[in-house]
Amino acid sequence: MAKRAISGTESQPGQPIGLRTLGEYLNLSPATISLVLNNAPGVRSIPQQTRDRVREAAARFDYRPSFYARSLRKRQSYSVGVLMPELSDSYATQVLAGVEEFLLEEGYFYLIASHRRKPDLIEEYSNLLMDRSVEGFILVDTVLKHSLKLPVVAVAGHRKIEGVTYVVLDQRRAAELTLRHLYQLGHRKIAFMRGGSHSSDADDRWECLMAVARELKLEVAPKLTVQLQLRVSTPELGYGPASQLLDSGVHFTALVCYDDLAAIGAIRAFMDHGLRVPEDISVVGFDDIQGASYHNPSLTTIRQPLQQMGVVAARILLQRIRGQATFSDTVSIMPELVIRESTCPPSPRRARRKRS
Amino acid sequence: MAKRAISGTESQPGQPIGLRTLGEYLNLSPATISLVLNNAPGVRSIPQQTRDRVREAAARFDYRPSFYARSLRKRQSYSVGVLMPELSDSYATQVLAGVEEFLLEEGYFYLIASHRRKPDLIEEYSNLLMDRSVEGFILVDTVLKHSLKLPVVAVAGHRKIEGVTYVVLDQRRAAELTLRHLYQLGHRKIAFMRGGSHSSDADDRWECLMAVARELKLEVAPKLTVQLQLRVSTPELGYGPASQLLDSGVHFTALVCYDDLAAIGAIRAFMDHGLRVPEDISVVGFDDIQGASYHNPSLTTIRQPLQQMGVVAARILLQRIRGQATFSDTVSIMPELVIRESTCPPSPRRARRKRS
DNA sequence: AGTCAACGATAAATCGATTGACGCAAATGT
DNA sequence: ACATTTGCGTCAATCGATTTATCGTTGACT
Repeated sequence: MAKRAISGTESQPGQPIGLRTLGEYLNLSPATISLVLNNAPGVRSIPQQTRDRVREAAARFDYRPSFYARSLRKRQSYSVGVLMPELSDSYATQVLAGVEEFLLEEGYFYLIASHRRKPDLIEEYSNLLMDRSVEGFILVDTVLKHSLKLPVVAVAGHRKIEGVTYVVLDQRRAAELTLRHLYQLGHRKIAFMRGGSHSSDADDRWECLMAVARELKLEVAPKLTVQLQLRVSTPELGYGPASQLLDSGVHFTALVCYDDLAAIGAIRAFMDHGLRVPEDISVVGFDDIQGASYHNPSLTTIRQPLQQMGVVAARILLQRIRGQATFSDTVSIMPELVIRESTCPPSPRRARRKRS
Repeated sequence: MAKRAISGTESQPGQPIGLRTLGEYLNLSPATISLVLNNAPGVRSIPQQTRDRVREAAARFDYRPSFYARSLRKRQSYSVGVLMPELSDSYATQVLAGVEEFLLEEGYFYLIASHRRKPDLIEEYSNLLMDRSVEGFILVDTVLKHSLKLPVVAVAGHRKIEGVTYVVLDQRRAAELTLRHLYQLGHRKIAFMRGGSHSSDADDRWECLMAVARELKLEVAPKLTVQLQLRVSTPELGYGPASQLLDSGVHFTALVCYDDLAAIGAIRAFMDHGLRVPEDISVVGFDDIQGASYHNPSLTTIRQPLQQMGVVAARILLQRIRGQATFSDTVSIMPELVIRESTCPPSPRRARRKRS
């Protein structure tokens, strides 16, 4: 005859039920219930019948353990922090989609803070997140000033800080895909756009392009290389530099852009100068952002499997959190060449006009 | 003579310090320290000098309260849940940027789950988030099956569920801006694109357009209205419907699109059919997505102040969490007309060709 | 008869911070 | 000299789940 300890109604619609209340109802101690519901070692000594009773009651009363009580005791939060420059940056959100996919499967959540690339905000937010007991960090295109006391996995950031695992695109392979594509189309006079120094991939990508150019025996004219100056996230980024190339007066048939945004801006500049893309100038982007496929002309570009990179980053982070060894501090992801409308073989005739 | 209770070194680099340890060091009880650091009401009885000592020590040892212990005790998590369809949906992320801006200022964080519009995932994730003790929800373009036991603020969702506050765009005003703009340019034969039934704004927006059309005495030919069918987030969305309009053979000089994505697709369709935008057909979008300004031609569109809507949503949510009254269950936000290249006065000559 | 293991649990400490109810000493009042 | 107030803080319970050590019975075995 179990004495009914629950006050009144059967299934209270009101407050969430606790382990204690449940225990009183079942005439069992909270400990027992905890053991059963967690399938803890030690549950061995509890007969199947009791286990069933416990589970059934838990289900009936819709028992849900208090996340905070549990976290406090187990010293785990099942959360990770994510630092990214902008929430509306589609590069970052695609990575994030992968991160989320993996984390949710593993019972983890993530807290995001976007820092608009301000170092002091990065600092402040990483502290705030640590105060919230995140177990690790995922950085998306975010540069840290110093190492944190937690596992950190970075996607697209400088390779620098001790204790950070980097998930990066294989830039060497990307350069090969880009230049071989143009080379095979017949391009020999190729202009280049170099990323701004604030962008973390800029130098690496540049060096790889140069290395591959050398292998292909492509001449890289200094006048045909421009550097991005602006720190914006609009095609404006590429407009000026592309105009500058035109102004230099040196002939070229193709342009390798730092990214799709810059490519879109560059195409705009070419068109404004009366040139056609790809007939007069082929343009290759980088990233394969969402707009790339429906831009006019649609962009030939290097796709980063961003979502997959997010998954990989999250997987590695959890491995590190769980104390499993990480074999290297850098993981390379293979890029993919997406051929669309913005590239074609160079037209035979020499460009004449410099201005329309 | 304070007896040094801290084991050994001064400022341990290792484990985070707790209230107890700090108390032993200061020869004060944890209670006192808690009072001081929180500026709790009982702190009156503690002299300024002690307070200073406490604060100084807390700073020196970099004391950081355990978030979980505190949350457990205070039954507050300082977190809200955010449900959205896709992380890479730029509409949602712009709203989110506003949400973040406001929440961080108030010391709150948010947990995101994206549900890809699957009702069972919405259900599952809202439970997961409640298990994590979020204090309320922000829904972005997310339709709930039933009400939750927590405060909920929705941005762009059906107006339906009891206890949910809705932050919505003033569709009536949007319709006026759209049609008056076209009307003033001289358009009289206007085609319309109606949103799919899965999109929450579709019906409302449609009715407002029709109402305003009536007021302006614009005729809306049934053959000049098409319905979106696809459930995709690419311009593909608008390509088919736009082609369908062309196929109908009925002449029109302007198209009001359901959103920018559809507008981009429609423009593509028109161009593929040999028509020029805006010379042959003016196109108006909706949303002012990032791509709208650098599309070619750039889009005339209705801008939703998304970030501001996020801020408003977050503000209202916190008000409700704090038990302050909400005066109405719907808050309207004013849209803005952004005039760019995709609209111009209709050309005087009649369109001839139906195909190129 | 005595020892041991198996069984079926439970008690109590613990994770850290918070908070309402007290406690003790010195100073002041009468 | 005794009572009361003021100043300064502390005690101990609490939030809810987890986990280690332990306990009383039975029955089996030697």
